[in-house]
Amino acid sequence: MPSLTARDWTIAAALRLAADGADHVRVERLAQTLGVSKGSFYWHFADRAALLTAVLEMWEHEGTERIIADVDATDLTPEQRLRTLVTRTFGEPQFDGIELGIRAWARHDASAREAAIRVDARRLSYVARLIHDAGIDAAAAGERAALLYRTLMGEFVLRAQGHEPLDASALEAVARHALSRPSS
Amino acid sequence: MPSLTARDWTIAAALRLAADGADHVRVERLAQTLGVSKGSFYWHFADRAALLTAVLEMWEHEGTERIIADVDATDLTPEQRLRTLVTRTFGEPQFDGIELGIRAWARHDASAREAAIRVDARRLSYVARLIHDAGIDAAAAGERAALLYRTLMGEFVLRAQGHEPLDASALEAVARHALSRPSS
DNA sequence: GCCCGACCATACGGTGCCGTATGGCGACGG
DNA sequence: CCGTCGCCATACGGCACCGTATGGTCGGGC
Repeated sequence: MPSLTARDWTIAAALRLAADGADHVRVERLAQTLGVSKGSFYWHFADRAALLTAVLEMWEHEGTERIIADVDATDLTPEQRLRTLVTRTFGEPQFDGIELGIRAWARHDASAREAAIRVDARRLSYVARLIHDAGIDAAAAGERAALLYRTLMGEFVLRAQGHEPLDASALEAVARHALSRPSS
Repeated sequence: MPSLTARDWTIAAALRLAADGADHVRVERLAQTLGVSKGSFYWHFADRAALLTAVLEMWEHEGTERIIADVDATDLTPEQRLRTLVTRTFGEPQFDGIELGIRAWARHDASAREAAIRVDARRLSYVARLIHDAGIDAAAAGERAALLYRTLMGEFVLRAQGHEPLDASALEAVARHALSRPSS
């Protein structure tokens, strides 16, 4: 029976947040699912807020950077990188829950909101840069990135509701539109 | 001092749901903001679940149908109707909260999820029909509607987080893409 | 063999909320 | 003038959770 670490608690809390929202992350219930008592929790964390802060930091520092690093590590063209990014982000439904949970939480928590805004800025600037590197001027690239990112967020929302994921044809349309030259 | 009605309670609950989520819709707090006591609430409603059900029904039967009826009442072309719909739905930030609150709630409540799915189907089929009436074949119209709707949902998410709304240029791009002929 | 510190169990007080029980009170028909 | 009915206040029991206080266990250094 190995001892629990703060990270174990953080992961369990993140799963709970992803499934039911931040309000449903309860110390006593987590302890129950982890097979220990509250005494364990309050040894690893000062209070419940510290746990949620740890979840927030884990989310902010992993995931996004992982995917960006993966895509950057390849030697693809900007166009191919964007397509890889689209298929990966739209295609991995494992992150829907945590994204939506954090954003719902961010609506009435300042620190969560600030973290979400930082993450959004990081992702948006990365995508805009990919599009710009593919030959689109900066203003149009920013607009395309904004629309693409909103479509991704909407896909998260609908998929979490039980809708079918967007199919390959739709993803191709998304990528093509992001990379097309301004038409007006 | 006029007496409260069940609708007064429902509206107050909807505002609270829009601001902080379904979990934060509490009987005693609503009573406090309405200036009455719990006794009033339990005269109008059987319990807290009945109040949330009333909020759900209000959301499902108003709003969506209002906007559709408004757009249908005009004698515009399908293209113009779609543009009107886009500017109205993207341009009225008053509905962000209730949409996101219900969808967050729907993640762990079956009745909310079912209502959201019904609303989504209604909206998606309406938009797809508009696009189809504008001369796009049915398959492409369905795909465009799905993408447009996801973009709207993403806009709700980001706007609720404090991002700037999409500007007129971006909305024009959204509408133009929804109405453009398939390019492949 | 002891001791100390990491890790956890148990027990407790306090709080915010739900739902119920019961009583008050004003309007209004008879 | 009186009953009744719509609308609400007050008071209570119960639950789920938070955070704390305190004690227990177990392995590793000396």
